[in-house]
Amino acid sequence: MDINIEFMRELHKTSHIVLDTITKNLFELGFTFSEFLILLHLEKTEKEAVQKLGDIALITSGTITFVINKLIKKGLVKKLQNPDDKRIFWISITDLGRKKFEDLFKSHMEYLETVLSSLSTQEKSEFIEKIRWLNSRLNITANEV
Amino acid sequence: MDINIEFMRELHKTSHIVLDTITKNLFELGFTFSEFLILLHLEKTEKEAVQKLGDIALITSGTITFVINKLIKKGLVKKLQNPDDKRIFWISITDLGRKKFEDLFKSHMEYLETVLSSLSTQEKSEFIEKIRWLNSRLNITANEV
DNA sequence: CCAAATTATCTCGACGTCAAGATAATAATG
DNA sequence: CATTATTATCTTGACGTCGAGATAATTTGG
Repeated sequence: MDINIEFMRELHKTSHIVLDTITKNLFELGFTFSEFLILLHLEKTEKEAVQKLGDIALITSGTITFVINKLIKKGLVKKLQNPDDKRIFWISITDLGRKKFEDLFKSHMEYLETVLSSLSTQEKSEFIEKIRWLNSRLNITANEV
Repeated sequence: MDINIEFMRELHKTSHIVLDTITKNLFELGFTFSEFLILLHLEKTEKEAVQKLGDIALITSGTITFVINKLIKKGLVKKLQNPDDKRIFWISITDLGRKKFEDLFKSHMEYLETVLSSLSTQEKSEFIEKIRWLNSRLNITANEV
């Protein structure tokens, strides 16, 4: 088979399986992967602009608005308009959000630990390296996070 | 940052970017990635059961029915009931489907060649190896293709 | 043989996401 | 300044997929 096809098939297959597995666990905990990534960032930042959160979760402007509004409805984050540039809205995590994320994070980490338990820290690092190497070598342009 | 989180973030990011890029090209050519994988398989097989095609494209039973019906509507594949086990339906590519896929395949291959041009065959093979290694080491069960 | 379990496909409602366009605010240019 | 371009967010309609349940066909075990 053509090596390019094979390359894409393997990447697709593995990332599909892995992401599916993560997503399912987060779903059982009541969150989407996007929400997890957003809360993960907000938990260690005072505030962040809506668009930046979209870049972090790799979702488009329309979707990040939708996701943020969902999190606001759940009372996990709040929105504040930047007075110096009224186009920008700052998002920050609420006390409730911080509390919920603490539980979510703990459970999900335990789960990831199980899924990845057969890899050593060394092996994980090497794979991260390899994936970053691939990313930098591809002829693809994407937003840097 | 936690290495497991980092591991997932990198895999998510790169596979997201890569799959997004492939998907966009196929979309411009009028196909989804699932359709591409299904036609790719049917093009070199006389016939295949619906469920098996779902496994190949990594989509669930409800979705494969939907996708196959779309391809039938487009006249690219046809469905035939297995007389020995009437639960099973065999799908095979039509002459039109073969012709259309030929063009699709050619265009998409040229595109992939561009995207992956900065990697040598050797490097691609090594990455495929690495991804297969990961797949085999993860504590995840999934349908084998 | 019949009842129960399994298997293959299909239906339906829902979800997460995207793309394109709308709106509002700001920055840049003549 | 006034106009134009850019940027940030939001709205809308659509798409691809999933999960749960329905149906039909087959297999299995008493």
